[in-house]
Amino acid sequence: MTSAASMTAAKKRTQSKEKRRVQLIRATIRSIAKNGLSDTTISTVAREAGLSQGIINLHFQSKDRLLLDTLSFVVDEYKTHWEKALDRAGDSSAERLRALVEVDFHPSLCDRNKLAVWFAFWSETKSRPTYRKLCAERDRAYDQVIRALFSDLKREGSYPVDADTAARGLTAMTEGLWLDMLLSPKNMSRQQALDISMAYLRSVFPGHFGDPALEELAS
Amino acid sequence: MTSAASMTAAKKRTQSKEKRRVQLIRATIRSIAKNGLSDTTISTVAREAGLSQGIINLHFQSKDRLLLDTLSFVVDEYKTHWEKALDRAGDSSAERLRALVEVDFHPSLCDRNKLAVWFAFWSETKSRPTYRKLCAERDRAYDQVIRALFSDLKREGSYPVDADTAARGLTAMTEGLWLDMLLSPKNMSRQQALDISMAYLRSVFPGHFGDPALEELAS
DNA sequence: ATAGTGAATGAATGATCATTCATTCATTGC
DNA sequence: GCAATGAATGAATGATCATTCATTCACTAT
Repeated sequence: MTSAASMTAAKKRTQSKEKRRVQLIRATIRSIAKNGLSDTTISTVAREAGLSQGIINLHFQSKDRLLLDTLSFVVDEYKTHWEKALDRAGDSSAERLRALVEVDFHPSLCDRNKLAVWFAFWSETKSRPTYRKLCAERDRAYDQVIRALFSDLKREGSYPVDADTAARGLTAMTEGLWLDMLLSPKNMSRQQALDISMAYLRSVFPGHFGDPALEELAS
Repeated sequence: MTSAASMTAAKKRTQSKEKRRVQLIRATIRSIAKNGLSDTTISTVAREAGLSQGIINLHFQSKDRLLLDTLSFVVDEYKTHWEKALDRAGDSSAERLRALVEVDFHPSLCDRNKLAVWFAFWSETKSRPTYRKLCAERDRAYDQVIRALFSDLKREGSYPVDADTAARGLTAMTEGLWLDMLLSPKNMSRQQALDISMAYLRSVFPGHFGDPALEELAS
């Protein structure tokens, strides 16, 4: 049986270029999580993917590009998720902010392997400007949205806080919670991280994230 | 070998040995910041120190041990600083908490090279249990102190927050601010980071970190 | 001065790595 | 079926790395 219809993608030895690329990128993510960026080699990635060494330089021109494309993959995935979350969210600023926080701790983004990748690349941004560029893109758009929401909420509730300061506090806290989940997942679950973040929003905007009675007053 | 004179000589030599070790550790910190952990080699460290390659294995038995001792150095330094800060601080919980936050953003702890080292090792804790062990020590003692202070403040001011949740929020925010300072020092200065942290404490404990009138009520 | 001692060197060694490429193998078009 | 295409392999290559050690150097005691 050699007809295309009879074959499932999984059993094909040769894959479409794009699928192979994604497969290899996922293998890279696992290798970075398992071995660290320092000990991630062409060999460990190929082994993780169940393929030969040569395949890396066939689909990516170099190890360097594999790593860059892996970072891009994670960055794009993150961006896609929170943009979709914003689309799904309601109109109120409080709902939108809550949606963003929830997506930060969503299992598909916030699993331990990907956290390891984020921090692996972040830790080398100082020495690798290319990494920094890719990461900066992530932050710029996201921060703008968060700040706008904080600014809206401050106006709505006449809170005596500096919106930008509080907004930067939230993004910092999120990053720190990610770190805690990476370092000791037993002491910091996604749910706990979410609770801590929401408690922060409650303390900054009690009228919006506090008890229902107060929220009605603010809306 | 046992005379007083040769003991003095021996002491001097040991001192010089210790100084070499510290010199090499500092060179390692610079190399990790400049080249990243992946590209930090015996050669880059020796060059950074202005010495020969062989000196690393003379004073440390292996590259691995050099890295471990470098992490230990940074961990110990951090611990020493905040313990001293606590000693110098006043008796009130608010003062003590402020002292801890200030030391987190003190120039000597919070310079960019050391931040690069922290995140370099943190990013590999998943694959290297030894790193994790060293880092965990740092967190355990520190978190306990922070939690106790949050618990005290909650009681003093009868705040409607969960002390542990708020405390973990602060440590997470601190770590996130460190990351922001590493990634884009132009967008996050030590002073800004400190301001953001204090704004957080103000929103959680307005009676203790807010305007003077409220603070008097709480004390 | 000089012998003795340990620190420091850097060339040599073997291990590991990224990359290449001739070959094998699977799939498609005819 | 069969030739053509290109995906996949893995041994070979050269570069880089950690580690070793015979040698040199600096210093101290006598």
